[in-house]
Amino acid sequence: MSTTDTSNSPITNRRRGTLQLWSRTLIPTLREAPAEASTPSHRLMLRAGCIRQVGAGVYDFLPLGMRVLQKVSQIVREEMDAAGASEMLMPAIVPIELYAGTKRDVDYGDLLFKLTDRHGRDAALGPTHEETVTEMAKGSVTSYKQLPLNVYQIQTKFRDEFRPRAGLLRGREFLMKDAYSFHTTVEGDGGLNETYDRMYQAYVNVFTRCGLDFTVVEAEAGPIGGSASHEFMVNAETGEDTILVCPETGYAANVEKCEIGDRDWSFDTDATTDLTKKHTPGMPGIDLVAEHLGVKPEGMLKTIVFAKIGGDKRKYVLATVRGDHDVNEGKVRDVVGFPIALADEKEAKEAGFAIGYVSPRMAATRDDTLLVIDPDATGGVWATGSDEKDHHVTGFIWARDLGADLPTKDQQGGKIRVADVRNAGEGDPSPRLPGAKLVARRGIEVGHIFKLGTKYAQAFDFTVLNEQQKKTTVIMGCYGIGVSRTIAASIEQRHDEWGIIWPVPIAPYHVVITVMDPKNDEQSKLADKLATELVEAGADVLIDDRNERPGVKFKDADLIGLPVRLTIGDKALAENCVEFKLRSEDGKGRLVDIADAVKETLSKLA
RNA sequence: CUGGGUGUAGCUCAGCUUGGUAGAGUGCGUGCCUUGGAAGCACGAGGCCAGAGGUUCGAAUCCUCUCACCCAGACCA
Repeated sequence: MSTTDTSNSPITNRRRGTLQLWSRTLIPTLREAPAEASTPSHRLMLRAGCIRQVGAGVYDFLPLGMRVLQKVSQIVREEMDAAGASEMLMPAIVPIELYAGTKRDVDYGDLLFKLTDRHGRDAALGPTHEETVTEMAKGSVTSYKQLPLNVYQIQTKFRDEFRPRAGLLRGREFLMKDAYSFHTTVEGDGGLNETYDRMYQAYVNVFTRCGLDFTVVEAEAGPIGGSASHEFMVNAETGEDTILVCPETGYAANVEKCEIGDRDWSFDTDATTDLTKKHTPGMPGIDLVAEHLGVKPEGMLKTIVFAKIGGDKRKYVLATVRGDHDVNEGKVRDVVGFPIALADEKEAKEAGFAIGYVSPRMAATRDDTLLVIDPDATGGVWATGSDEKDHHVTGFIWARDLGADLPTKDQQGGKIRVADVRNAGEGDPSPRLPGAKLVARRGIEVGHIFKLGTKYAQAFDFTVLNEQQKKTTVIMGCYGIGVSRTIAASIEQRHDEWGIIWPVPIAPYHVVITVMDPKNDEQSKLADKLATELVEAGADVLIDDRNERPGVKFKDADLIGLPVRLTIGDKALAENCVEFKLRSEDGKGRLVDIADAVKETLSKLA
């Protein structure tokens, strides 16, 4: 027991740990995982009794899982507060009109959980709260003097996912921290950039404190331009996102965003093969066609038809990449300089494009069509579409078949251009250092920060008077962390065949004291004594007091993955010792003198 | 939404082809025996066989429809 009164002081920094008896809480471990779980984190969280599935993408958080949720939330809270943000709470139920204001009720589409109340009013369960927070701020912020402002909440979010999967990694209901900042300027004191940078650092702090190995990547740029968006990716082979990093310079980006370094290109070739039409019926996909033609996918050209969005006259953009590459819509858009979307198949066919069999030659014969060619799709001889249903051609040669319309390196900007318009991949040249190559890795997105600009403020006509007495539209940033997903990501990253291996900062308890024989007075008294001392020092302790066989207790301890296990049994007691084992280490542990057990434990938790 | 798969005990699954008393392992309860990596013996509780309709004397089993869940695909914290 503490001799001073500080533990009861409301302003003390000292944190008293939690003590729980296994027999008095609910940790329903499973020997076998329910059949529906295949992802490691999903299986292990179910088996360890952290969560339980209620419906598709919907879970109970049982006591153990709840404690992890709380730990991560608390770290997030501390770092947000330290970064100058203020916690608040918005409703989960949001009137649909709010989303209609930014047309996101349409943009989100079926992803939005909608409900109707007894009066017939439509509402949505909030998937995120840009609209709500903007409306809130508009009503309460009236002067530039109140800015900058940064508010956040930690709240359950709802998204009616097409396909919920992998347990907590993609649920329909999940815990998220979302923050929103408001500014009158982008640059300078109190500007968006300043807050963005602080949030960036806060995110680095959060994920570092959570004990995660992560990579920050550049993501799709926002309306303001520059590196206006970053994603925080937990490195894990099982991740569903691909990221690319340049090991030499530290550059990292997601597939959508990743630039590719300079690639040489030319339309010159000595080849003189004839253009030959081949019948290729009923073969969806490049691979099948390539096989039929006896060429490799990388010997083919793939041409995708995009249509300009807006404008009175229909305008088309063809993007040609090598058959084994993927067209990057954002890059195409940036090259042509106007918004585009994948052309509607029916409409494009009516306009004369043989979808599935389109060749770059279409651009030469049409005034309303631009062509953008990826550097890797220039050069020699190709197989490609024939602009006629069920037919492809071999022996396609740019210089001969498109001739004079082709650009040269000195003369770009016409209706046919050469530019990087494909997704980056492993081995591509780094955009930051000549000679360096990009490496592909897998990751799980747990955080995303974004410079929103004025999109929402404009939609809600949220303006303030600035120092010069001029009305200015408020500039916003938004910043999200998937709290429940972070937990799953941690497990994806750290587990073994026996169970979870929690990092100390987010472990539900720090220590499990395994009492070999709970009916033995000496053993249980010692467990209580050690636990009390540990709790006094701020550790969270779980005493396994169940009347189970040792094997069961050891297996369960490994499964739930607490960082330290202290085992109290006759063998060690005979030598005045307890057994000390870290979950992260193999083996059976080592004997530690009873008198040193607490100190030894605390030193490993620091 | 599209394609594939699965619904039988808390969990993992058999039984279905060829209709006829509902099965195993594990878990759970009680007792004994045990006590260092899910041990052993005995007894016991536990199922509207996803739901509805149909065929049949009779359906977990055959037919039809519905629902739920999982896996793979254009997205995202």
